[in-house]
Amino acid sequence: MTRVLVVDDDPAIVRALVISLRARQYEVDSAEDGAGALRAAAARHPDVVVLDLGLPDTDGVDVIRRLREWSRVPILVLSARHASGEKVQALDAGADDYVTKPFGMDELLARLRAAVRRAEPADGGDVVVETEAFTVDLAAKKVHRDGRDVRLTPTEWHLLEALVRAGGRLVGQKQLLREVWGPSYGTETNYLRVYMAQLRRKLEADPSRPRHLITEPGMGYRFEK
Amino acid sequence: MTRVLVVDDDPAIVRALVISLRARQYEVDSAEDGAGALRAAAARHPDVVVLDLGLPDTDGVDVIRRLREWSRVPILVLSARHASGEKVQALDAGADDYVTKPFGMDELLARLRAAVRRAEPADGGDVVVETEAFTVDLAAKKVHRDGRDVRLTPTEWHLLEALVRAGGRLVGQKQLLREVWGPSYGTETNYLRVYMAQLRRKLEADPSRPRHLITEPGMGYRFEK
DNA sequence: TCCGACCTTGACGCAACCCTGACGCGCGGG
DNA sequence: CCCGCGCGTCAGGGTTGCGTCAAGGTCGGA
Repeated sequence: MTRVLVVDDDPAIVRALVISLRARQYEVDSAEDGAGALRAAAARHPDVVVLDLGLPDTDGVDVIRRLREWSRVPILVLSARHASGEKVQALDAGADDYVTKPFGMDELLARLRAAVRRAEPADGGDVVVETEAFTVDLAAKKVHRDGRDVRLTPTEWHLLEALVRAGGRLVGQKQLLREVWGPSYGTETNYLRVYMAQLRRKLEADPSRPRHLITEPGMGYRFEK
Repeated sequence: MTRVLVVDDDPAIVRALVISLRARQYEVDSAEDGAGALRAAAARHPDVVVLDLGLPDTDGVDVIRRLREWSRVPILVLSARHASGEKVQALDAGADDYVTKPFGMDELLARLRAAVRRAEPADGGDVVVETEAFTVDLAAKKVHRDGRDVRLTPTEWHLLEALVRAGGRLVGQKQLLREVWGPSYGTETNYLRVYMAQLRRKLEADPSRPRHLITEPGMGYRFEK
């Protein structure tokens, strides 16, 4: 199910959006200021964010920038300002779309579908990645090994997904931690050690000699076919 | 360079767009009807398409569908219709964004940047530098030699990266030290000697006769292809 | 209420890495 | 001829980072 985060300080708008979205089988969280938005994004990992620019505590563009430091989630901006300067700022900060109030609900939903659709097969490439030892299906969120499904916990899956999506590139530990646990966990490197060990135990033929989930000491981790 | 395909039957709009885009270093093709658009898209493989919905020969939404049969190129729709039904149709057919005429050029360019940015692979293109002896992939943080990966320690990598990024130019020792070890290490030149030796041992065919990691006595070091 | 799955946290041993000092060599100048 | 300087080489020791294990805590479902 697609998870949406709605951020707006006007309760009426939040309510309207929440109702419309839930009716269409979206899972919806909401926040009413910038701090809450960042917290919710980190905790819930939404598939798309609908963000009002006029928040009480933070400049909306700042929220976009902070989000973009660790996440590529699509951001759909909602704003009362029609001025093109505002739009340009928001889009260049990392927003994906910009809708001015008052907006038609039909149009908003269509733009939301477009944003989600784009993001799904995230790398324009394979949704299924195979190694000699196991197979990862990013779309179905499944891992196969020796013809059977491997059960992964949510955290294990997030970690594996972040590594596989990087496509062989090295991923720094700080970046991994932020992607999986959220922006405030940039230093808890022992989480990584524990969960990498777990993944290797479940996926590698010889967990003590990993061939696909590689450690680069002092730098980060890498997924290798 | 980013390639844009502009599709509109109004020559004035095409001209205005082409001029604005060329001035910003985009490579621009254009078409004036649906058939031409599909032909141009197939022949030139643009990175983004700007598509007017009101074409003489085809329904614009149909063009979107036909394009989507084989391409995931971002499509930015331009239209005089404000009706939300039109927008929904176009977006659901596979368009990425919808701008109504008259539009501000600033805004259009910002939306175009957003569309292109999204389509880029996760971490910017791989920057690979090759020599006869070894290969450095700056994005993946990987070094290849004789068909195998070379393991570098974090300090070794930083040093190599600083040299390679300089692109053949000489890098002073003080600058190198500051880049790799931090601003307060401007004088510990023996670090450089030790780690340069390590790098040469791992990368050069004949470490005592370096051909790519060159010392310029009294001045600094240089990376040479 | 109890149970199980999952996440967090701390401790420990080991390997690898970074720093450091010492030495040798070639070169140019005193 | 000797000396000083800059660079390359080597080896040892302190420190860091990683893998591993196990125990406590939280949450949801039976």
